[in-house]
Amino acid sequence: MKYDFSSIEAKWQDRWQQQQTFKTGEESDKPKYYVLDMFPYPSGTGLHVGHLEGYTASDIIARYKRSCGYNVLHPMGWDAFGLPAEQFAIKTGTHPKITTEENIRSFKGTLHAMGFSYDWSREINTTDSGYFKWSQWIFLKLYDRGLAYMSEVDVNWCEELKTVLANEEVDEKIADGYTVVRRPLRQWVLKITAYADRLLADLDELEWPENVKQMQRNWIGRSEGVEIDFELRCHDKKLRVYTTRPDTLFGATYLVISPEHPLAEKLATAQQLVEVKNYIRQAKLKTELERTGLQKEKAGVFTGSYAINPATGDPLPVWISDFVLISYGTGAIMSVPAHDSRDWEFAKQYKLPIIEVIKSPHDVQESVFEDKNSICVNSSNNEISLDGLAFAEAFELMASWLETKSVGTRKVNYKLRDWIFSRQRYWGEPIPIKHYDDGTLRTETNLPLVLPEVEAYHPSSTGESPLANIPHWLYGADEHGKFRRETNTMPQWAGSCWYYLRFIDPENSQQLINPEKERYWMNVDLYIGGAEHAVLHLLYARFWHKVLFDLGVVSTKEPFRKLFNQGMILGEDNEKMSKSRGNVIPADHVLQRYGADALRLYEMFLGPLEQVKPWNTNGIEGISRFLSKVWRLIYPSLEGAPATISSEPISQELLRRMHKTIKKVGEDTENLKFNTAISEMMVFVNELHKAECRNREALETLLLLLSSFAPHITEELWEALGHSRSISLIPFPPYDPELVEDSVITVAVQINGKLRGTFLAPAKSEKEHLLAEAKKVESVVKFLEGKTVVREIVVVDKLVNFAIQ
RNA sequence: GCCGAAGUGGCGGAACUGGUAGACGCCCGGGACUUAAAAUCCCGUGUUCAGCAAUGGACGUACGGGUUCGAUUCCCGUCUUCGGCACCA
Repeated sequence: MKYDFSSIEAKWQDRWQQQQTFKTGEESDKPKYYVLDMFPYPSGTGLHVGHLEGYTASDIIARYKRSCGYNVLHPMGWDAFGLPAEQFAIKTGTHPKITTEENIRSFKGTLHAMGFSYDWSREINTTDSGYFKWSQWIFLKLYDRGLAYMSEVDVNWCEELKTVLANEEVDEKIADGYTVVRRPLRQWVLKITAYADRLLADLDELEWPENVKQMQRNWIGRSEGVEIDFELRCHDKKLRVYTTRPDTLFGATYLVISPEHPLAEKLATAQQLVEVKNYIRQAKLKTELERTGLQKEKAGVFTGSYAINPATGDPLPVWISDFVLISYGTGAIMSVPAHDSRDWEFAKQYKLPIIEVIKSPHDVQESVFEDKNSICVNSSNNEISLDGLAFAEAFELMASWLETKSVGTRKVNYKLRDWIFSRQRYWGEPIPIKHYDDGTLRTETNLPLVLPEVEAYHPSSTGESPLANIPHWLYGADEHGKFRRETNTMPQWAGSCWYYLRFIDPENSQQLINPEKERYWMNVDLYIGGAEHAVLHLLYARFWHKVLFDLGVVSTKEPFRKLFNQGMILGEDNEKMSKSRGNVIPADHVLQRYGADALRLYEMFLGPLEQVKPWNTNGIEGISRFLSKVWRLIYPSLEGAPATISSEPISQELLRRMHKTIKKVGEDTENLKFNTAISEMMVFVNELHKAECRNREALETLLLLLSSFAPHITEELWEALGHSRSISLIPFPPYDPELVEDSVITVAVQINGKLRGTFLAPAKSEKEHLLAEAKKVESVVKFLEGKTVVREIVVVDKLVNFAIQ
């Protein structure tokens, strides 16, 4: 019989659905395993082979863990609020809901055709009111705890588009000819900074890729330093700066403040005032990018004022420059040009003094010396001396001295900023807040607050979302008076911040999640997705999770115990797949031509899961051949019934190979090394063919090993072998530890580390025996003739090495 | 600039804890079956030198050193590629 993948795959997909093979049992005494994909935004372009890589991996793990006796939760859903559907609506008037539904249907069709073993009864959609009711509920909890607040925030405002843009969008829009200005707008902000320390500390216990943890650490950007108050010479105010290098205070030769600093203009002397005002005005016009991007040279302006260095008593000129950010620290810095490259550059530019206070191997007038691993010099006054101290001691001593003099305080700072949470958009979760005429805010008690139908999806002219154009939705009154609803919606991140919880209890209308179910299923044991979410999504989700933990809604500190980033699959041209390059490989094309089993196997065979690798359509032919080979083991001829399967014992050699394969496939699957697991199965299949093996145990073992990878063909062949129970329900086979070891070993013989011959020896032979045998090997003898053996190294079951002369 | 990951045949990649480099697959070449083709099967396939040949030698894991009986693996230095951050004081 011929291997007809399309009818076989359809047959089993239908059967799994009918028999609910992969429905997750609610009550179970089995250990649980929760394997989760980063759920997709259902776009209109459909899924390509790259999207399916992570899903295939997680499905193999889900199936494998089931076969190892776990109660597995493996769900899927849709992160369906978002811009593309709304942009499409603006253009065509089609309601985003319609577009979204169509796209979901297409995505789901492809995922179904891949034979993924999701429990579809738990499917969730972030745009369902039954779901976003709880997104809104979480928002209100944040609000109640003071973690959501309104604030004037500088945003990227595009006048032509009447909307706020994300930082990432700014470049693109400017290139398109739009103007983007920085403008303060009242925005909802979430106080993620209140959790900075916990978000940082708890990273340590996570089984995540080191680079992702590092990226989050950098993003949070914790630093320990000191805030120092500098007295001003002709001014009664003090100027507070933040520094992480109090040990270099003796080397501070000037101060710099940000143009937005409240004292910037006040410090300008009459003589400098015009210049200062000009500078501040120009800085305002610059975009964030112009200011923080790669700058050729540092520019600034002198205020004319001086501050006093508390360590030396020297007057320090106060400058203004836009390389100092108002949003970090105090918006003012002390400059130590000898030991900071930015300060050095600035000092050279404006001929400011450079004083060495950390012992440097070269002249600091010539170039900067930033190394912390040196000792302090030129750092003493009547009360304190740092000279000879290393960084840590000098830091401590100076910080303490400043504290006792009441001119400084130790301070921890973070790069992490609070999270701007509102969007001027229609297609998102409405923020359930009412603004009353008297200026008070009250929460919406009747959740979910759903989106009204609108005529047009354009943002309103005031910089508000289209919701501001719907009077009947917008205005209302209750016992507290007349109110206007919040018109901002939540960003797309909101829905994905907690969806992994809802899969555990998707239908619950009373609670976000049932606590008992939560305790059973959390954490997520394995979370697979792209590295592009290394910071934002994963940080936001961790933040919400910690808030939910504090609320007692969840029992774990962290949501995702183990994280795995699959590498991107590039197009055949080695470039990132994109419509514009025309190198996209649509999943449906490959499915049609080769089938789901071949596609699944090939996705995993391409290379290590975490690695970026190019797609190569030729390569999938090899996988197709492999599957036909497997098929022909059971159906050797094109016509008729399966081959006669015997229970005759198979050769020792094949039996050992079988047990080795079981071991390797099991271990590699545990470690997500699917490429080598597959190659091991190929080796096994090649040997079964060579031996024309028809042994039942061998063939059934092969099918069981392969079934997590290629579920359809293995179900079909399993049935052909006379089984009525789905192979998905059969346990993973055990291996015999004795049979995975070879009984006869090929021992290598080396002369000075170079291979000169081999011989066969029983496993675990005596060293003397191996040595004697090695000396008899013909190809070795001639190398040893007339030479003195200085040393003989014998590694049992491996090699013999003669060091000669 | 800083942080992180990685450099192995024509290509994707494999190699346990320092122990026979190139598993498995693709491509390519040769052969079998066939009227022919497809499919399938078998053989070969790192580079280079010697030989009619069987075969044998040298070189070879980005580059340069080092440790070791022995290094893709460990150490030092250099280069390149990819990802992230980008004046955070």
